[in-house]
Amino acid sequence: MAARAGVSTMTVSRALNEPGKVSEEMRERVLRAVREIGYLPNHLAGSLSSNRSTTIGLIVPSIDNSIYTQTVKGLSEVLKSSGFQLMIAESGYDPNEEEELITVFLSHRVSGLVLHSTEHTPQAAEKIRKSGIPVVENGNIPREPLDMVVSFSNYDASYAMTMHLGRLGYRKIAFASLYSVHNDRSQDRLQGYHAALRQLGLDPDPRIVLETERGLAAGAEVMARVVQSVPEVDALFCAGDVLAVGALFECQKRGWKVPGRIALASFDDVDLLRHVSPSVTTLRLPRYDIGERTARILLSRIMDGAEHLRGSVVDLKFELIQREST
Amino acid sequence: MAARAGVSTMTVSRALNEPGKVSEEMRERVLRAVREIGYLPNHLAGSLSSNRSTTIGLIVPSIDNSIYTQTVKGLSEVLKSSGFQLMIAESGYDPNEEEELITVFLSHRVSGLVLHSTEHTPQAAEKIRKSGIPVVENGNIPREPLDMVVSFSNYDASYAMTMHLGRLGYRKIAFASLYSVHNDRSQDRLQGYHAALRQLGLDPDPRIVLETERGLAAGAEVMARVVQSVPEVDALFCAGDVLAVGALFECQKRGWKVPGRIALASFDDVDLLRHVSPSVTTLRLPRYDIGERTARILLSRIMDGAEHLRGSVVDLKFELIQREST
DNA sequence: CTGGATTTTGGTATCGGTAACAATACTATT
DNA sequence: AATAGTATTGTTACCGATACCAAAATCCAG
Repeated sequence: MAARAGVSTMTVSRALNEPGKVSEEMRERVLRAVREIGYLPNHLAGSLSSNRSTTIGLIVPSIDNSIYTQTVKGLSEVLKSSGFQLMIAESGYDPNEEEELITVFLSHRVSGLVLHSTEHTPQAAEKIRKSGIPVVENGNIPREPLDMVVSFSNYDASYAMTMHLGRLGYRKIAFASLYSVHNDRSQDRLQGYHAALRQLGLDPDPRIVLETERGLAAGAEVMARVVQSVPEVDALFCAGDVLAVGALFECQKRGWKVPGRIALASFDDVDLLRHVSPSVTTLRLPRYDIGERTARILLSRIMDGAEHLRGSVVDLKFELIQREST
Repeated sequence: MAARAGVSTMTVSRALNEPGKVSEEMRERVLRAVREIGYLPNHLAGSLSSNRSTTIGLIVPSIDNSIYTQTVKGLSEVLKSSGFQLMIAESGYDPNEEEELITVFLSHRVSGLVLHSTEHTPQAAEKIRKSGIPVVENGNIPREPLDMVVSFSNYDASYAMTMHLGRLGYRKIAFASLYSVHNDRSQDRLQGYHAALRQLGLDPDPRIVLETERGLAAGAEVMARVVQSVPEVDALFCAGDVLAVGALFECQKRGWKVPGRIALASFDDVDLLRHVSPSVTTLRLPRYDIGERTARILLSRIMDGAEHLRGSVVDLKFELIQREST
């Protein structure tokens, strides 16, 4: 390539990456040669040599979860505009798997990491610390962040919704969440719920606090179980994406009025919740913003070396949307 | 690192990558040293040197589309088990953007590409050809594949559903799809629909053939528009993910019996369609399988050099699921 | 017009591995 | 025991870029 333009490789490199440092004439000569032979710089070589890479590693618990896609989009759009690339992998909610993936990403020399989970093996934390690259956790606000955090607080959100139900006068509030093993988001939601119950002066009742899997069917099943086993229940707070929709369908099927027989609240603002009838009260979480902010803060660290951002925690606001179901 | 174990770098490389070619003792010595100093091989250097990489580039039109997530999951799971990494980017349905991304991926020296779109700029096609890496297109079955294809046929699927409606006795079948500019999936669906109409001996009516955007609201709007502007319509085929759900909600809101007043069919087997009432007739598309097969066929080409697979087209079957709505 | 400052270009070492071949150690065979 | 053959380890030359510093070209002031 350098030969084709009749210049040194160094000049080619500069013409392509620091056009300002090269004369008009050289720049044109190089660019013409680039077009003629269809030259494609080898990014691997560049990264190796400069010890800088333009890839960011992202680890989500499960790719086929619509919850994350908004965040990924936010990430992706910002990163793209800075010429960064996204490597994605899924950990399957398993910290060991996550550690393994972190290792792989580090050996690919990603220049930043985004982790949805906030539960990690000690070895994973150690590897990250040792690598020195910036990391953002963004599924929750952990007690002991690895580095930076961009998220909303699952605890606060769950607390807020439970308080909302309490203030509306519901006294027997059931709670359904996703399995909480290796899922601190679920754990925090549960704690937020309990904290709100205390605040409201309501007694917790283990019979109406359930954990289940994802999906409409699971939501439906939870609704049926709760109402039948504890008839005096007057509200159900589904703290896991599509559970509420399943629960609502179950009510429609059984002829239970919502909110007449039982009120229903959800945790994430899926488009659907606004369109069903009754529309469902829920929390609007800043999924896209999380991705966007995560990308920005990472890029600041990587490109501008903004060390003052190290360890910063961005608690993005959520919003409670009151609708017909409560 | 090599020094730490007191061996040559070559032996380290072998101990880690071809353990069989190294003596028991050396392997242990190296592995111990690796653990002691927490050595992480530099994958960039390895790829550069060996001229092989373990990354696959994936370009989807839009990341926040639940349709793709299943495919991504299939891809991801197979690739992971072979130690390959996935780089994801979104083209925003724009071929020029896609070309740009292809260029970036090629300069990252991905060892394979997966493209959801089947419409590309000539330059993109040329770059890919020149690079010599295997490519799989998987959003549709194109007339002129770049290389390999793993997909179902949008034409066939649309044809099948329309024929199904016709056989059930519906005579005035409306059709809604996503905007077809730069979207050959939409174009093919439309053609399949028209082909079926001809086969059924029905006259096409431009008033009931619509294009719209994604989303529940769009589906609702289409339903309202079709029924009001052409009252004699007796079926609506929504050939775009969630449109049908929006359409159904609109019917429920207006009190139009489904399928009494109008029958409703959808195009993708979203979980939701089975749980709403009436449940919605739809096509079950092999989204996950597409990802899985795509990964397998790519890996065969990359790792086993299976040149006989070049240009192969895998037409995965879809399934028509008759439910209450038709 | 000349010397020094500045800009532009090039030479060389290096990033951290692997390929290819050479050298050495070990096994088996006659 | 000698020799051929195989298994193991090492040497050297890259892979394709960038960093760093030196050299050449250009500019400007006195």
